[in-house]
Amino acid sequence: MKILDDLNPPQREAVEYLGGPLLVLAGAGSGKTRVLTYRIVYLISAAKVNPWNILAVTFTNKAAGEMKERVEKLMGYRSRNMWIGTFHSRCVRMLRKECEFLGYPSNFTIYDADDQLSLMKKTLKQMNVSHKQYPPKSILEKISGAKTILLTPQEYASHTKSYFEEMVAKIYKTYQESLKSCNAFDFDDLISKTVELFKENPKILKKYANRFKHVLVDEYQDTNYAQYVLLVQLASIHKNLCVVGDEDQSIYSWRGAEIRNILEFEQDFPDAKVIKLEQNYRSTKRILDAATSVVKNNINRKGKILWTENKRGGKIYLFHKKDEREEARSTIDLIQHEICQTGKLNLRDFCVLYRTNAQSRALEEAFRRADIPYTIVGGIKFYERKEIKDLLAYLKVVVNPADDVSMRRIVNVPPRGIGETTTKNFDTLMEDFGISLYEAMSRVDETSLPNSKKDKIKKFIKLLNGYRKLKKKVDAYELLSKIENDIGYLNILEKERTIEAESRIENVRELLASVKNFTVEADDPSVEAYIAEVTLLTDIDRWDEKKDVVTLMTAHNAKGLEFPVVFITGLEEGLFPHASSLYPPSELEEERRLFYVGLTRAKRKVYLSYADRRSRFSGRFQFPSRFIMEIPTNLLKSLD
DNA sequence: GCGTGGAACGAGCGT
DNA sequence: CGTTCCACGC
Repeated sequence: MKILDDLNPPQREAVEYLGGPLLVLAGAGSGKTRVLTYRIVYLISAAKVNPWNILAVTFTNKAAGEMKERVEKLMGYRSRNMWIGTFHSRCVRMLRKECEFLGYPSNFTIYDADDQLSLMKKTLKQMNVSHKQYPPKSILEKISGAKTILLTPQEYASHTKSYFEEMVAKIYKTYQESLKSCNAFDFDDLISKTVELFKENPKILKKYANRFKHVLVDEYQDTNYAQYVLLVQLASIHKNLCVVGDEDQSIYSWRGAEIRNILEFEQDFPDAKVIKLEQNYRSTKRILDAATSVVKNNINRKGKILWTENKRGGKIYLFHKKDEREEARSTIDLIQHEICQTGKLNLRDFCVLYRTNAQSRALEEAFRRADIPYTIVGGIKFYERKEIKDLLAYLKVVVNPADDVSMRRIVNVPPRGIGETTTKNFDTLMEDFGISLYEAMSRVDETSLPNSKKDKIKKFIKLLNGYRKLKKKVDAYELLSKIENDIGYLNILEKERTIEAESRIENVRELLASVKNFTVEADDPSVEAYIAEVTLLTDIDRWDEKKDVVTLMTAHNAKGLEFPVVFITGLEEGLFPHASSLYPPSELEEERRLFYVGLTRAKRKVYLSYADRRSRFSGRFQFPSRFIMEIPTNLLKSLD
């Protein structure tokens, strides 16, 4: 095969290996995406594996889309039927098809963090639990942790170690019942319920495990226990599990990722083959040396020796300023200077990284003042914005009338005289008959509300019923634009005439444009398909690297990306490494890996910066990050 | 039912 | 320092 000539010996071995479980330890910039893509191409064209029998799991939808594109470019339509996606999106697909075995109808809704919070607050109220004593967020964190290690409410209840946890166990049970009655899954359920489905229905598992002759996993170091079990299940028949990862880039332990999955792959799969990819094709020698020196300080790692044939490159620049505003200004000055000096670089070649989203504020202001186009990935995410959630909630209710969380959201948006007091009138009806708010409101005549209120509710229900009928005839775009038009969402915003409303209008327009785009491009343009996809989209998935703007994002979001020039800002003790991760050592090591991820995003140049004072610390003086000292001084050049 | 202002609280990374 | 929540007044 000709494409194999593009690969170095270990890459080639990873592509061609067909002897069962395979662990590819792929250092930063060592061409792991290339290996995964070529392996898929190799499986299909040389090993004659039907694309239908291949499952590839990536970390983001964006990575999945890119991989699909690259495979298609290399071999055209023959790759059409393979399965590429994130854990969550593949699980949704399987759940849609099989959820009757879990007692769920297939029009279920997926609740994001915001929806979960609403449901949890409602659940606590229902249980008469004080949300002061049991903060909804911490409860949800505990529940998420339980789901990540596959503990059911019953199992969790038998593991409790404190009175607080006993309460959590009770809330967990009720919360699951609430989800069920809304016909909804939360993010963690998507994985854990799929595992449960397979555990309880061996026949269904057999169907999928038989189908997936080859399972490929990207970013294996960031999988959690539930995902690990899922992989074991899916690969249980053919045992062709190929995982690619880098323990030095494991940065998600705080949400349940287990570095052990990669460190102990060989124990889990005793006949596993291990291949190391150690040649870096991305960065200059100096950047690579700096990154290596930093990560060497970690004890808990397998250890790879990354090397590169790339040129030596310039030194790593370091500067410090008196506060975050001057840091931001200098960052911009340096970007402008780089562009003028080289004459070859564009805005899109620059990326500014930081540890916390809050840091984007000072940068954003400075970029706006300097009139330099930029984009922020993350922070208040697009699909979490009120105006977006409001409109999508209409679609969700139309698809799944049992979705009380979305129903409550839209019931008085825009204001139609159905406030909280009116909605409360349906509580008994809902409880007595075990029905949803939608259904209760359809039976408004059974309440003692005044006729004026009854009419308002009847009108609203009639509107929704109309959409449910219409849904069968039109695509997602037609339905959403009709809804927007009917409720006059944009009109109302336009009347506000504020800067804030202006940006909301822009967001709504972008939403409508993206739905339009979806209906044109997707195989299935239905409302159901759209809602399922959109709930799992993240900010990084929407990020367009071709747009000529500077990218601002957290170091976490930068994983898997690369830029010619990278700025890592806010390198202060307590910020990066973050104050809450200074202890235990395992957490500090994760901070160090995060810094390592940041450094290794850069192809040509790295700028590091810190501020003496930052308003976040109420203006207290901060020491420079220890990570700066871990870079050998001969690789650093101070700009101060 | 809805909007406004002041108090209280919290300040990490995100599928 | 900035956001969220709640009480109060319209």
